Amino acid sequence: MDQMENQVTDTPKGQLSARIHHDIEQRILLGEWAPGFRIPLERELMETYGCARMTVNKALSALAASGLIERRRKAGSFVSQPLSQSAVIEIPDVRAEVEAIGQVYRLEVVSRQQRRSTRDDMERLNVQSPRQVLAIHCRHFAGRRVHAFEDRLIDLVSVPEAVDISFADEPPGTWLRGHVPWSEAENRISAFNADSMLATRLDVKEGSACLQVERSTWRGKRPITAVRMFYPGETYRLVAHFSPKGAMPRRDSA
Amino acid sequence: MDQMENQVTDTPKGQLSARIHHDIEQRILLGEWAPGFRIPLERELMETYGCARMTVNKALSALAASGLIERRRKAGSFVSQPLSQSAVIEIPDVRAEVEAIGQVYRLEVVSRQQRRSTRDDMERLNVQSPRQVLAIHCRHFAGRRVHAFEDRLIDLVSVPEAVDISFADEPPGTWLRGHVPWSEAENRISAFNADSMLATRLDVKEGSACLQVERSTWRGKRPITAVRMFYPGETYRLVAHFSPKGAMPRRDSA
DNA sequence: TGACACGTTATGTATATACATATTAACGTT
DNA sequence: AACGTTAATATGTATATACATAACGTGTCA
Repeated sequence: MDQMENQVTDTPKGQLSARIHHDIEQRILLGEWAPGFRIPLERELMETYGCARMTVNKALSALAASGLIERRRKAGSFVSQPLSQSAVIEIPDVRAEVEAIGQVYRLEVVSRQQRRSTRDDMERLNVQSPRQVLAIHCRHFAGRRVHAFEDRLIDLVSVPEAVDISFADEPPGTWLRGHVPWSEAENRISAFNADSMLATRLDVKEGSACLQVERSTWRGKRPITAVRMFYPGETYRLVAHFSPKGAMPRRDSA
Repeated sequence: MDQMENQVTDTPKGQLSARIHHDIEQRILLGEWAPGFRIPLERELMETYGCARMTVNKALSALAASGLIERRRKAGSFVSQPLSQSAVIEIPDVRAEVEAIGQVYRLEVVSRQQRRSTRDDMERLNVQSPRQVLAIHCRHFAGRRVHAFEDRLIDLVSVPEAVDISFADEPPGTWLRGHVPWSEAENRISAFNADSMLATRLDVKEGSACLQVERSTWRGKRPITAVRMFYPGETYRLVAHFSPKGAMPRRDSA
């Protein structure tokens, strides 16, 4: 039996389950199997590849977990209807980011203040009750240019160890990443014109376009930190790349 | 033997494999098991949960596929060292986006031109050889305000059907999503000050901050489309949310 | 004609088993 | 002591089997 010949692309060597996964993924991504298309039943695939049902099942389960297909009992497996676009953005460490473009990194702590949370702080951390927080303003330099201005709040209830850290050597983000686990983060990206204060801090002309990345991080239900990173518009580009092949985002902290 | 009692959080009901997966994920995300920590061996987990090794293996394999843990033969399974931050950004359909904020959507095609690709076009599509392309400029309205200005190129070699589409009713992105599958996309997000031309098109003051989202899409190695979306800085916010629980990005087109 | 029980189907999950493979540790020879 | 061989170990993959579960269709009985 030579059902093997109706393969879409060259099937790579490797384990059978991975090959089935890859074959189906390719068929879907290259459009041969459009959204809504009913994928061959486990039985059929099992005969096509000459393997046990569990092997097919493993491949299909993985595809379902990745959202590429949907499975319904009795009905079969169907190629998912894409609902909204998505992409994975990589947000590297500031220092690594600067050094990646061949510049010398330098950190300048503008201010560091421990205080009882203000109304604004509480809103940024998305909490109701007042608490001790650490507010840090710092500038990240790439060579002699200001690469970014950081305005960070750390919840000292969740991260009491932060009280003893000066952040003179290590950026808050890097320190947090190494010391505090997190489970959820939310990012908001927007553009706006620099006001006089920000213009001074970023060393750009007043009114020039800036990119602002706001990020809030939680561990479970407890807020960890809320940060606003300001980048001069010409300097910074956020690259989001989506490659469906194993594109599961890696977790990270801070 | 009551190893069950040292559970971190309440383990939800559900299938065993899913429960093991969830337990371990929680332990990692909540920091009990730090990066580098060696996860109990399959054998041990198998005894802890009183199940077969395959059941444990399925859970661990899934965690490894999602990047949360790494597995090495003989050595065991380890909590991954997070390398860079990542997040999943959802880029909804423009129309849906406008209607989501309770506004009436309207599309205005400013220009629609079929032409042989210019040097600039080829660079945007990232191709070497000249070809027929469709260049579309259009404005997306939210009520009476300009929500976004779109500057799109479509590769007519990859998408010949596009020749017959006027895009008077349906935005190019929406049409492409429904008709053309894709396998890879790259997004670049940046901020800049509107020049006079863009200011006119977006109906904002010259010099005001704009957010630009550039996106290129491929099917396999063939380019599909390259688009530049310009948003008034005050209007648009790109929300990226990362929830490690089943956060695998869904694929989509255009 | 309608309600309901029942069988069929396809997936969902778990098991015991088997063998492959990568890696480390132990051992023995030179 | 240095080196290579071998055994033990833990994961990787596949299989056959079993039973659960959801959904659909059908047939029976009122």
